Amino acid sequence: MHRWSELFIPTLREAPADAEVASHKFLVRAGYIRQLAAGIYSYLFLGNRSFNKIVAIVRQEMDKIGQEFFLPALHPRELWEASGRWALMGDNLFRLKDRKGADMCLGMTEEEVMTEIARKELRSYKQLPQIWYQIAPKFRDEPRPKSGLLRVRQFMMKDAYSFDIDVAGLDVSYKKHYDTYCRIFDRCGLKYMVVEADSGAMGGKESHEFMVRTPAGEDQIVSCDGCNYAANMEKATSKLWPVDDLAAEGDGKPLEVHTPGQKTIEDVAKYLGVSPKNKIKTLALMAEEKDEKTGKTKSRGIVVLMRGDHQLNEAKLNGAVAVATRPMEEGEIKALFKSPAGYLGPVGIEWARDLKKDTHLPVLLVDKALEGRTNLIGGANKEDYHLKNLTPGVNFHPTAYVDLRAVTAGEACPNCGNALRIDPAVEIGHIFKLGDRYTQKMGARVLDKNGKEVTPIMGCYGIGIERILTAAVEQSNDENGFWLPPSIAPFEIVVTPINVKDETLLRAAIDLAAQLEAAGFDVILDDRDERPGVKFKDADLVGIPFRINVGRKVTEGTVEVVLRSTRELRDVTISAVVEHFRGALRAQA
RNA sequence: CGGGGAGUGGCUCAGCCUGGUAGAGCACCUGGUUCGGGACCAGGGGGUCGGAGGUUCAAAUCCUCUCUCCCCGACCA
Repeated sequence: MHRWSELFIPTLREAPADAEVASHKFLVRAGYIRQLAAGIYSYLFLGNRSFNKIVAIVRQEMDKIGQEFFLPALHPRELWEASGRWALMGDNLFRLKDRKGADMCLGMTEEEVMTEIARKELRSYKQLPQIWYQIAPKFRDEPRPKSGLLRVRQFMMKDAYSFDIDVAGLDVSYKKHYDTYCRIFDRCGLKYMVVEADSGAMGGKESHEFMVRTPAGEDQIVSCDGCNYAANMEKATSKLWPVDDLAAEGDGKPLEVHTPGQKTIEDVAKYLGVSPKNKIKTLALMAEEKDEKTGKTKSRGIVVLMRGDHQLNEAKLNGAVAVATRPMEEGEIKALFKSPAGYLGPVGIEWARDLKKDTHLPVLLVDKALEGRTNLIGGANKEDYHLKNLTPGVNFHPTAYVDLRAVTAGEACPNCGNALRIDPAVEIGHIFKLGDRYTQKMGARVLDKNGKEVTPIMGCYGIGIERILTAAVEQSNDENGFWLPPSIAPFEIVVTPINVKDETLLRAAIDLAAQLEAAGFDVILDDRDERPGVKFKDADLVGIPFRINVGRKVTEGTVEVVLRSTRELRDVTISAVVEHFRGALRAQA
């Protein structure tokens, strides 16, 4: 039996000064964790117990669809060069040298190691599909660790990798993970949402993120209360109300209008007496890319056109061009547009026809909201002048139409038209159709039914173990502490004798705890010789969902059962306690 | 990497501006009184003031450098 008096549960009356978010404050105060360095934490007794319960749930569910491995965290440089990630990962990869001076790194994920095994061992379609997973530490040299366990440099991750003979197989493996993740997060008692996610520059096709809403979250998710639409900001869209285009003026060809000193969208729209919706917003950006061979930096103009009243979503842009961009400098603007900022437009410049080809030409990306619009007003590339009668595809030729618009709260849901909301959220899981990126590069090949060599198709699937804990704490706390779902709480029930010097009370409490333990509950006995107030405060703080007060009423055969989440208090006869908890725990506090 | 803030006993912080015996509350130890929501009284232990250098008769305090931590931003397959 776990006796509080013998355990190390260093609770703190005050939160450490450097803790900001609720989960950080409470996990430290409750004695779950202690910080070792920025983004590096030790798990103490309670923290580790909760952690192990989460891991056990993840393992149980994953074992139904896959096989657990345990892979090294220390990897040789060659492996990461084979996948191309040695260069790609930059400073986020922890790098070190061994005594011989050979470069090594600490794994951020294990695609390379898993693919290496697949490459060496898998020969035939008969061996597929495979789902391999592990639960192991991961390392990322984050530029800015923050928010306690939310963004750390060492963390535990369940990472799984699937290998299939073809895309149809991948779809099956992906679906298995999707369903498994739902089961895992359900069992962990989290209120989560599944959102469509951006697959980024990694060439994947489909991707979902599992998110938990919390003010501490770093991601923004767009969702609809009217239907089940939910998406990451990078992927979210909304329904636009139709806009009336302006009538063509004059002969319908681009028409120069004098707009002296009118530089902003607002100014020009007001000056010309039109809505910003009929204006083109021209954003001049620069993409800079290092040539891996020559080491030289190549830059290329990226010009983005948005509807006048719309904002650019940079994540969408990054996804579209697959390189980092920055605003153009004054000289660069002059060089391309031959005009000062404020009067920029797409007309009269030769744009690349294709993003990949024509790399010597600047790129013109036009937001989808402008596709099909006519007679817009944009800059004339001439100081104090704008152009009327601009129609995309007629007066200028976009390199591509892309969805680049940032959705804002209150816009209409693309599915049902309800108002969309935007909330901060924490990502607790991410599933990803990888394709053949790794298997191709690293030379994994199997023979198919026809004896033809094919490249296996991969999926990768991650769950952040500490983020489950963090999200659970964020989700359920008040000024006194937090309460965890019974499935992941370090203990389900704390039995609190009001006065341990009273032999009757103590004995009754011990008996009750033993009974509950025998019935399979995870119980801690708070047998400390402390005043009741101290024990109550601690019990409220440390995340245990139920408390049983053993007080004077034991002489009448009853104890008090307290539900931490609501503070609801109920007298229960001792003989009925076990039965009571069977029901209560089934109802998942 | 840019901007901001902070390092003083285990924790939260005061003292620094204006240099002169290192403080408070909580926690801890001993004794006593208490005992259903972080008790009270008495006594006690514990700090190279992040580090290095400098100015000064004298530095937690002033100056220079440096390390660490936190926050905002950039970044985050």
